[in-house]
Amino acid sequence: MGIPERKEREKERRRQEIIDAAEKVFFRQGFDRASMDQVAEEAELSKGTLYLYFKSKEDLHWAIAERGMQILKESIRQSVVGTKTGAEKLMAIGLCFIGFSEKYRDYFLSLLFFEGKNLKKLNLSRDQIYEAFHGDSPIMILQQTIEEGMSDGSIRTGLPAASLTHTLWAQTLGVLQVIQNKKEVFDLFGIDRKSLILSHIEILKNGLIQ
Amino acid sequence: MGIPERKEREKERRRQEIIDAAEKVFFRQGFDRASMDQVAEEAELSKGTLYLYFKSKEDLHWAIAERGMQILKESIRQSVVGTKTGAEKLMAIGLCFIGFSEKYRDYFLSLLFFEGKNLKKLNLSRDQIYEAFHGDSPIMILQQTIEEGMSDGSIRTGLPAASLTHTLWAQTLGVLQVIQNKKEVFDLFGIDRKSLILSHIEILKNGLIQ
DNA sequence: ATCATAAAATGACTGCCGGTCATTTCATGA
DNA sequence: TCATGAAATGACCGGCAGTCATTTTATGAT
Repeated sequence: MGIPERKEREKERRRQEIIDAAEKVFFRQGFDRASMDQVAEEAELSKGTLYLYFKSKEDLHWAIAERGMQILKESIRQSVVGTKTGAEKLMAIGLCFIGFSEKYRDYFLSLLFFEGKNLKKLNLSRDQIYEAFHGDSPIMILQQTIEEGMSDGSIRTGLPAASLTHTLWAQTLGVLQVIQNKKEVFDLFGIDRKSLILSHIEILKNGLIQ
Repeated sequence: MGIPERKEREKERRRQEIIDAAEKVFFRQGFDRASMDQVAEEAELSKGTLYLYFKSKEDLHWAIAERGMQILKESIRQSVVGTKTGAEKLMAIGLCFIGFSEKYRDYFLSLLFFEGKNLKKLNLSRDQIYEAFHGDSPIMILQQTIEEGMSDGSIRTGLPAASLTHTLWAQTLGVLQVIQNKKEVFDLFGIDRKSLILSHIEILKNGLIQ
């Protein structure tokens, strides 16, 4: 009885097609300017159909951000091969994250979008929250790395690993966010964006690593 | 001939009254949910009048954020009295900023709102950009402090003061943003929000200050 | 007082958009 | 060929940012 399975696959495929279309429209126009009618046209579906697969425009945007998360996670996984200490791993992850923000700028902006939203106002499903903050999410990989570094002595102890993890993540996100959003200011001030990243790394190095 | 002057004052007062009304509505409902009709009703004016004083809803929101900036600036100014070294000043400013984010939560959220927006898409006037990033803005006070600390030897040199300033600002903002937006996650993980700030300070201390 | 003029204020109106739902189309198995 | 439920449709709704022709008000001149 393969028909239910085929239906299931087709449903999932349609879902992905809608996300594909939404990506094109959202990435081209920005989330605010883009309309669901445009997404529907790009997907060659009626608007009503979109709402059979996603409960809101924001929910559809979240699906895009989840793709970004997947890419980031995979990149991080690959970035740590060949590193030895936790500190080395940490540096690799950081550089990987920075690279991601440049190479996959659009996905990164989607992540930033949700980072700037109050979680409570987002009313996500349990699954969605779990997916984003537990298990094998980038932030959890980071925490494991920090714990590893504390064990092998390459990372300063004395602070709870969990707190340190979220702080580190937040700091880095803050720097990357500013770089994305305030380009014009830096051009005006004659500040090289690379030097912001350099400063960031320098601060972390001497602050985190013994 | 005092009439033009009086008119000017009344115009400015009306402007402030509109901002007052907008604050009430925006702070109560959040910027997205609040409508210009509600602001008009709160101000006891017609909606059309609002648009004689502000060119868009966002522009009105910006005016609120500017009030926040003023408060922050004044707080910072007061926080550094009695400090000696640049490093001490820096710590005072940081704690002041954190205090501001708690005491004036609504204003702080307005600042965050614009921090999360792309500057290019904001089409602000030259005056508005100048006001926010030049002169005696918080960020410039920070930069002067860092330069002072580099001179008196209390802050590590080797990085351009301007880059360091913006990096520091961005990191701190990132941490405060996450604390505001992801409360539920931290409750879930059993992470105290204070400990994030502690981690942040600890990282900066050992990374910035000799 | 009266009137002309310009500034200030009004609110009905427009266009757009997220989201809904009664109706239609389609695939499947009997 | 037909009955059934799933999938898709698109006309429609309510709400909102922003506009503009019209009205109201303040002022200075006559």
